[in-house]
Amino acid sequence: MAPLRVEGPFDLALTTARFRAFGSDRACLWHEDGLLRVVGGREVRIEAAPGGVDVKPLDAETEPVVRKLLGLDFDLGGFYTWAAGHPRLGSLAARFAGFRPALTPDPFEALVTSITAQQVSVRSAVAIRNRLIERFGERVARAWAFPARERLAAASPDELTAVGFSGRKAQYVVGLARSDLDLEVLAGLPDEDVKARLVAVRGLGEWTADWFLARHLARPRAWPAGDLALRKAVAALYGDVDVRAAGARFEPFQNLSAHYLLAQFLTP
DNA sequence: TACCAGGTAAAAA
DNA sequence: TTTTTACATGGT
Repeated sequence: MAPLRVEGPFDLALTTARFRAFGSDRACLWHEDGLLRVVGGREVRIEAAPGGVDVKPLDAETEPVVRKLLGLDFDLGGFYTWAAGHPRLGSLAARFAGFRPALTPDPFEALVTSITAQQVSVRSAVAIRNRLIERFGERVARAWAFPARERLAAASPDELTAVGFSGRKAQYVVGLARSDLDLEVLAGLPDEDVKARLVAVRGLGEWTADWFLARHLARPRAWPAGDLALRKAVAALYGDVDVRAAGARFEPFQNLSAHYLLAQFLTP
């Protein structure tokens, strides 16, 4: 296997914990101490190695996807230096050293995943999403490719309710797939413009838009203030404060701060 | 068995 | 304009 160097501390198991902490994620499958992911129709295996990770196959197509998937482009060193001056967050940073936000490399997958997670528990969302993947995705070796936008655009809402979607969420997903929203252009827009474009689509609210900024576009200042788990984490550390306003406390590392606040839910 | 869970849109007030 | 309600599954 070819090595991919990772700068600074890095803990692969902790970084990928969210792909198994609430049920086994079919599209990011943890198997025999490594992560399996379909990239461009090929199965890619990622496992820990001294100084970074081993990736097979590693080439011009897979490397940028793996970098996104493992959150390798976050400024973790800068975050740790900053966090050292903030007692409560600093202790979280030390406790979860080497943790990076695992990103969703594909924008359509990121949005559909958020729709499945709206309102219901994460475990419910994972169970329903896995059935969606097995019904509409494609299997490559042991891994599964998340369903393509064109495939879900061709589906009927009834086919989605059959795998556990509510009637309304089935409409959201099919409607999004069939919409004229250009998902690739969003990466070139500032945060507020991205949110405005997403929220204009039926089924995508502010919570979904914030997580898209955080976990797909890796925007440093993304802060999903409406997230119930993040609200609980903030309350546990800082008391009964306004969560939206509390985001200013973490400037300019809101995204990393949110992920470290939520990291405590990843370990038993 | 109820009730809650990492929301959203639409109806009602 | 602000507040309430329906939504549907999985876990406890």
